[in-house]
Amino acid sequence: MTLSTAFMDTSHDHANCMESALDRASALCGERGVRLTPLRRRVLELVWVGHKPLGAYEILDTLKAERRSAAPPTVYRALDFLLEHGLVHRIESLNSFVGCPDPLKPHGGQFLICRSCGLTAELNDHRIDQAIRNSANQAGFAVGRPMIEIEGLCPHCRDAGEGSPG
Amino acid sequence: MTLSTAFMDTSHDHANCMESALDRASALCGERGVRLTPLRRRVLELVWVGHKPLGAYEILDTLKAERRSAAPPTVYRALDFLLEHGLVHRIESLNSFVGCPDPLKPHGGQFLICRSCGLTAELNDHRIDQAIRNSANQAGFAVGRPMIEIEGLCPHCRDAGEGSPG
DNA sequence: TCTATAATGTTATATTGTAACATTATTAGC
DNA sequence: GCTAATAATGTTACAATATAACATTATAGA
Repeated sequence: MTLSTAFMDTSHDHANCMESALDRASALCGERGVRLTPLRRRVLELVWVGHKPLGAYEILDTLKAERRSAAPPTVYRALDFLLEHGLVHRIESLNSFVGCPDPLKPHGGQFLICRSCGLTAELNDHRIDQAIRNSANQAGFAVGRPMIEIEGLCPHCRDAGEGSPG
Repeated sequence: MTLSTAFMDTSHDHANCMESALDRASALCGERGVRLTPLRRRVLELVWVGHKPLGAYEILDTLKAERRSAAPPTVYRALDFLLEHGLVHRIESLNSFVGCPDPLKPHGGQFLICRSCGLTAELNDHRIDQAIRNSANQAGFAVGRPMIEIEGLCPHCRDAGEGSPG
């Protein structure tokens, strides 16, 4: 299991994690001929400040301190761009946004979301995807974008006894 | 595959489907010693008018024509009660609510949502659940409530050629 | 440089959801 | 039936999330 797809331990080098995410984003935009403008880059950076999904208005609050012109459309347009290029995911159950560690191939999200600390990890487990496709096919349903958000407790909070899982 | 868990064909007797859902709700509330008041029953009924998730304010618009006192809290409180007892599910990706065909045992939702017609079917496939638990366990994550919302095309819209699935 | 397009600025508003407190209805004990 | 406690609903106001519409500025290509 790679660093980017599981819950990190205390040795996680987040500065490096974030920088490499920004580098990947920059490279991806270059290849696609689209512009990772300073504003878009900054929003992506803010999303990557933690592995916890961030709300649009939380991003906005930070941006406002840096650009007096920042307003809701500022943030939502940047997020739209980042979503369109797979650089961030939207966590529907939290109305929040989180950086995607693997933006190259489009994928619906599979997220483990800690209800205690908010830490979120992205899975990309083919077996889950396959189970979903099998079941959907049986119902005659053509699968587009599967969205999986699993609320629960991350290893740290589970061990700290932060309540029962269900 | 039972009537309640898959996409219905044209022979689907919806009047009966809805009535039996209300009967099950009534029985469940009786057993639990909680009150399915006229208001709550009416909201549940409205949710069951179709197999398409309904927004709180859509419900409110209908209610307003019947009770001049209807306001957002009227609807949200009724929905909270229905959610608490598993009688409806919330579709996070649509900010909408849909009736649960099987409220007796608590379960996270597995939904197939047609992006063309809005029709939604609930799955409860143990294999999907198992795949998720396996993957989450590997990450040391204690699964609480898995939420699965699969956007795509229902059999009818797929056959009518309502666009590519992904 | 000029022009077309893309990106951002700006104002206003739509949509979804809650807080807080008042009133009414129901239940349980007497 | 009366009364107190609780549950449910009414009511007003507002918070949180998201978008529409149009103006301005920046960038890229001819």
